[in-house]
Amino acid sequence: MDYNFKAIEKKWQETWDREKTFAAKNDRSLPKYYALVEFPYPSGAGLHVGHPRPYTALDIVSRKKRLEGYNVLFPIGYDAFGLPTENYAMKNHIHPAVVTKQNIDRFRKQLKMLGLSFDWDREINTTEPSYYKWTQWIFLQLFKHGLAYKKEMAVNFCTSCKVVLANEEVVNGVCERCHGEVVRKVKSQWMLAITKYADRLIDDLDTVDYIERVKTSQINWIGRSYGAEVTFGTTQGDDLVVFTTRPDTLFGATYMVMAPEHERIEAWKDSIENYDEVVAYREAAARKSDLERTELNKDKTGVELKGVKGINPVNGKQIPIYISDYVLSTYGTGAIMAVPAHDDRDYEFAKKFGCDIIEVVAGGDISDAAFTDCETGAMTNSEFLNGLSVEEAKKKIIEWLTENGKGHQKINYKLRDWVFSRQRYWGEPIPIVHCEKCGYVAIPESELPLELPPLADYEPTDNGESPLSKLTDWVNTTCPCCGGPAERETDTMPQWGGSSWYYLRYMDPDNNDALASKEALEYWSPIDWYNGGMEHTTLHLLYSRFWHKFLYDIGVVPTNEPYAKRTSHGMILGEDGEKMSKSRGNVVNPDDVINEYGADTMRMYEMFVGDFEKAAPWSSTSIKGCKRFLDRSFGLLGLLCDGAEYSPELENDFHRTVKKVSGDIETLKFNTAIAGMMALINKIYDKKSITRKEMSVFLRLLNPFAPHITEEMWELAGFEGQIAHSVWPDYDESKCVDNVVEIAVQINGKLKGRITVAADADQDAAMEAVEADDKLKAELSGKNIVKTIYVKGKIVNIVAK
RNA sequence: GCGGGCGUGGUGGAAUUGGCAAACACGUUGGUCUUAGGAGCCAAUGCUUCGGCUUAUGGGUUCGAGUCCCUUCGCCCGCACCA
Repeated sequence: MDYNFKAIEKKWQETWDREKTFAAKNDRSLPKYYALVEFPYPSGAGLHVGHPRPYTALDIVSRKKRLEGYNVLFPIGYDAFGLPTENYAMKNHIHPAVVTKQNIDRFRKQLKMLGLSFDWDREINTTEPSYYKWTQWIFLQLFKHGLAYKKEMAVNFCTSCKVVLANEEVVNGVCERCHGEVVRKVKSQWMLAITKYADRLIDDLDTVDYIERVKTSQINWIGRSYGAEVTFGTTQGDDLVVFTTRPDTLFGATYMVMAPEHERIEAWKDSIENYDEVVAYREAAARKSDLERTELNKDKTGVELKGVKGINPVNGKQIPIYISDYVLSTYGTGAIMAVPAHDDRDYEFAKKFGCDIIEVVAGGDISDAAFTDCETGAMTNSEFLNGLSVEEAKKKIIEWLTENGKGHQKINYKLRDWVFSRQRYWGEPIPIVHCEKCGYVAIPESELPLELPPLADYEPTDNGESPLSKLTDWVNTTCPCCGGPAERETDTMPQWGGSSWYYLRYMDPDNNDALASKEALEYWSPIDWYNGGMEHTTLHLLYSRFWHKFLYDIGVVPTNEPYAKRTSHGMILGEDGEKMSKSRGNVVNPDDVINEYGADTMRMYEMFVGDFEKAAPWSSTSIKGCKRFLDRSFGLLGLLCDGAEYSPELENDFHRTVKKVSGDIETLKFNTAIAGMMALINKIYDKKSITRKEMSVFLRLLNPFAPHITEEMWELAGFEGQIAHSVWPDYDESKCVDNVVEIAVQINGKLKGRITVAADADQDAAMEAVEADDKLKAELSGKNIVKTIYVKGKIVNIVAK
């Protein structure tokens, strides 16, 4: 009988669907396990071979947990708002809602073909009004708590998508999505105050089990730095506050620099002798795109503000003030004190503009380069700080600044507040109206969801306004506060809105009175294992942690953190080792693979291809090895013989393999788990028979990886019920080790032979075995044994002269 | 520049965390069965002058190093004038 994967897979997929085999139970007395994968964006291209890798991995975890007796929630849904759908809809003159439905139908069909054990009753779609009602509700809570606010500011604007981007969406100065040019534009935008959570987003990482690289990326992205704000005087009589992480070098501050956009320049207008030059520089800086401004190794440019000087608070010295675009208006106070002797950028600028360079930390050679080391070196040229270490000097100068009202300790972050509005159609409408009298007013929660109105022409406008602004009937409304005339907000939310809380909705997807019931939230929280792409580390993952913490603060969710454990998978590359892309022509279509080899082989291969956390190239030949393994597995039916126990020859191998597969699944080592099963099946074929007990264990081990074939074989072998309802096999630790082992014998660190001894043999017994070996005896003859190292079950190393 | 990761056969990759390097697979070669083989089965497969030598490179620590420490070279990812 042949392994007819097509018939088998169809049969069991239909059975699972019909019987709702993998629906999470509502029985809250059972121990729960919540496994989560990032829900896909249902693009028009359909599923990619990259999708099944993380999905299969957590499917394996979920299936194993079910066999271990857990009530498992393993849900899926679609993150369907967003630009690609809208762009496709415009190009093909179909409404984005229609496109979304088509794409989701295709994705669902493809996902089901993979045999993933999702709970299909809990499927969600972020574009459904019943879903985005709660996205809007959360926004209103943020608004009511002062964490959503509207602000006129310079934002990143993609000239090609005609839309505002978050900092996280600008990569190397261009649009993350379309690689279009990004320019700065001053616009009034909705902002979310994620910076208020900066400390907690860093500190609470200690309470969760995330892989290290995720933690470090988030910490670096938030970019907390400790320093001081220092108040400089000016010859204008006003103050200019700067932020520095090196207040210890205050005596070495020989000039100051302000960002070109700094508003103080206006105030000093009449005193600046070269005002025209200053304005010209500022305008030139504003015209530069982000890409130009961040270009590598760029020459420092700048203009001195003639006629105005800064006054160093510590010694009263007057120092020049420059404007330069190497100082960012958005970080710190938008102005710095420059210490060229101890900062590379200031050094470069000072050399070019001929500023003074005063060494205040001894230990370097400042005629050659800035000395930036904080560990070694003692303070010099710094009056009361002289002789102190950098650390001590920081402490002392901050004390001095505080006592004299000239500054204080300060913590700064690279993280900015989250630009939350988009001028596009296909997103959640922001549920706010603007009233001349009352300002920005939340619409009543009873009016949620605020549905996206139908619109014939949803192309983005050239003036940067949302397409919704064209719907004057919709825009003009009454103020919920005073009843007077008011206008609706026409911007929509970014794609990151709906995905910032979707994992909560799975817990109770049909609830109409809350985003999920208290009971469901209590039972299922937190997510036990969340796997997703590294590319979301500083986007979705950070955003959703922020929303979750806010929901925790207002008493909606029961945990401070959403995800107890976070792992990340590597990409599947093309056969050429490059990222798969249409233009490279190296794309592998999962439908073709399933058609040729079946879903079980595809699943096995994607797990076997390499280290789960690393990128791995697709190989159209290697996959055959996995197909062969499943063919051989199916062939075991022909070797089946009676026997309710393990056969003596294979007993230890079975115990070891159960232990290995069980452990490897928990530690993401799916590739070695499969290697272990392959090694086991090779031994079974050597023996040419398999007992019923052995078959039952083998099938259950393989089931999470290859669910269809194992279900079919379970039935054909006549085991009771479905394998999906069986129990995970256990093992006996004492049977994982053989009684007799072969160990290596080294002489002076070099491998010289092997001996066979009892696993628990002591050193004397091992040496006896060495003596009994002719070859080893010859090696040792005439030599004096100086020392013997014996590690039980591993090695004997004899040091002999 | 800063941060993180990596470098093992012809290929993808293993190695109980300092204890027999190359598990498992792909590929290749030979054999077998076949009208046929892009199927199955069996065998071989790091290099070797058969003494040995091998984990990018050179050094170190150790009885013992792919694993730990330092040098050099190379690759990938993230951030990027954050004061």
